[in-house]
Amino acid sequence: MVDIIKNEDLMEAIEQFYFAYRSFTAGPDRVLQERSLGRVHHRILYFVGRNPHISVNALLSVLAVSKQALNGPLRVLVDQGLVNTEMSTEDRRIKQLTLSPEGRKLERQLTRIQMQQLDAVFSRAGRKPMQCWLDIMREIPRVGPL
Amino acid sequence: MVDIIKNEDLMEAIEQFYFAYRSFTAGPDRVLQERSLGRVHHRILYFVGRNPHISVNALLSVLAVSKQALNGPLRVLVDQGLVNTEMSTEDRRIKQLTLSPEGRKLERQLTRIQMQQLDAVFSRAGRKPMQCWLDIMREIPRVGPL
DNA sequence: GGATAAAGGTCAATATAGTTTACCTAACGA
DNA sequence: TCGTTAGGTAAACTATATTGACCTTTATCC
Repeated sequence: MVDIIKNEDLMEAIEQFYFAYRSFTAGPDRVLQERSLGRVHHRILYFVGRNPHISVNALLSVLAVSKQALNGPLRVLVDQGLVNTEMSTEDRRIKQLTLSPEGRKLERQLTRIQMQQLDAVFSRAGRKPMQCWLDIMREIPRVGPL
Repeated sequence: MVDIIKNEDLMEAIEQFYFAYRSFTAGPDRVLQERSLGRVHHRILYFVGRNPHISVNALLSVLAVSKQALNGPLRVLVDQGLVNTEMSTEDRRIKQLTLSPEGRKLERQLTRIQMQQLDAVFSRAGRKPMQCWLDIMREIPRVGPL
């Protein structure tokens, strides 16, 4: 059985992964900078948007940051009225996070940039290559750390 | 003409891109931490390894950081004997960077972690999906910023 | 009921990583 | 010689993240 994957392919993959991710985050970063927000704010908006009523602890786990690193940015978003909090009815220790309409608006603005970028590439490549890409991306954390 | 790419696909792509990249960088980060080095050192080692005799300015461009942000980490690597410098013979202002044997060793150690991770996924997926993945990654910076 | 644990919040100290601004030398080239 | 380029440094600043310690409120377990 021969190796179907060449070292040169793997080297190029490493490089393109770096360049692609850098480009992928650059768009939202620019919008965020105008509001003096950073990537953590973006991630909060994204994951709260995708998981309404998520608890602070759950958010902590998915973002893999310390409580203190989350708390500052989260408070900013709550203070600016982009994220709403409500007590859980079953367990009143738990704070449930949701996006406000304005928070949803910003989240969509940021997400749209990345969606457009990916859509431009996926549309040209076709549906099947997109599926391959997505399958591979899903597997990467499963064979590595985190 | 219908949209072949669904919004839900794009949303998942955004998310998997984030998780995959985080996992992808976590392995080398751990090794680097033991030596008190960071990602900039890694990028320097990687690009100098791939482009021997690269100039400081060229490295600056490819990494897209300020001269000051590069200078510290680069000096550390030179002081530790991981990167060698030599004057260009045609233009003695230009400093050419290459990896020392020990620098090459560390670069290979770091790169191997990421190569193994990608190889595990690519081998299972097959050569054609890998090509799709790589083609898409190559295109992402071409339709976006940077 | 009382101990313990869990969810969340906050402060302080620290580390790192990056920025901009500014100024320096050495070498090239017209 | 003069302007430009390659490279090096320093200061002040910003941000992002860490760990450790300590606090309240609420739930749960015995």
